[in-house]
Amino acid sequence: MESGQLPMSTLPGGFDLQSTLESGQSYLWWRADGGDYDDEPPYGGDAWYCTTTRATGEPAAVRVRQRDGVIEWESTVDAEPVLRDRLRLDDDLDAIRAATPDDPLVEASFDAYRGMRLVRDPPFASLISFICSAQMRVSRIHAMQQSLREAFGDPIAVDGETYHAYPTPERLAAATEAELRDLSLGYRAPYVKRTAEMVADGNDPGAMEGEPYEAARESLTRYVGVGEKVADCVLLFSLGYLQAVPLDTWIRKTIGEYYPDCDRGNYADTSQAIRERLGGEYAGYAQTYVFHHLRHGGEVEQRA
DNA sequence: CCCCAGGCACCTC
DNA sequence: GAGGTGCATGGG
Repeated sequence: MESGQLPMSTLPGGFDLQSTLESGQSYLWWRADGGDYDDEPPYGGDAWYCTTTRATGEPAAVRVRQRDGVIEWESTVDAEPVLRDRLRLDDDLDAIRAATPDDPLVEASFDAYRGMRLVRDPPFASLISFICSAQMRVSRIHAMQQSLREAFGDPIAVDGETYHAYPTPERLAAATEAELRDLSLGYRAPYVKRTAEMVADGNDPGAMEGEPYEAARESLTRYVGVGEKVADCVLLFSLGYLQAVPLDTWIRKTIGEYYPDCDRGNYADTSQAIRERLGGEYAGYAQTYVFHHLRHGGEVEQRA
């Protein structure tokens, strides 16, 4: 077991582990206390876990927590590069905020969750988890991913505890639709199975990274259960397209209330309009702050 | 009983 | 391309 730590002062713009992991970006981490992500912050407990894959292909778990100005971790692997990658610790939040237009709602949201970062989830797990997210509450999306891991993920034994890796494409492709429905996936069950089959057959969802944004979004919608919104989530929270602005019910409501001129009647044009309003390159960062802020009842003092 | 949740597939026109 | 419908499940 290796442990390590990193002072937050080395991270440009700071870091807030809890808001990063509880802002509805990633459903692949879980709390050591088993607590529900819809509990009101602050989480006074201890640590979060994620899993990663060794060079040998064997899965491993990483335990992380933040306290007294440091991020600290324990794992059977060298976790620092994993955490830098998965939690985007190298993003310069000050520069990102500086590149984001002044706007009362965006400013209030950045202020409320200083240090929140985007995540970089592994592509297949991101894809499946956001297929599961359709018409579903944040806490239940988490619960579904937990169920999928426990039912189909390779076990990871650590200190007498057993955790489970996220299932492989092959394993989910081999699951029956009935088995998936038994995990309360509902009508998403066949989507998960068919998409897993596509990935297992060689269609790597990470392969379009580097393509132009709109082409990449189009490519992702080939997967079953993936429309424009889920595609934008995978682009933003896994493939590093920081300009992507997923139009979910919250953001649509926000557009109606704060940016009505950005409503262009269809997804692609509205998405482009709000993307430009939020500054383009890092629009997805601003969107994620606003989403998290409004979902926790935040408002803005003064309307533009 | 109702409505809603980080929507999508499928069907018309 | 735009517009309607059905869809599983659980919580308020």
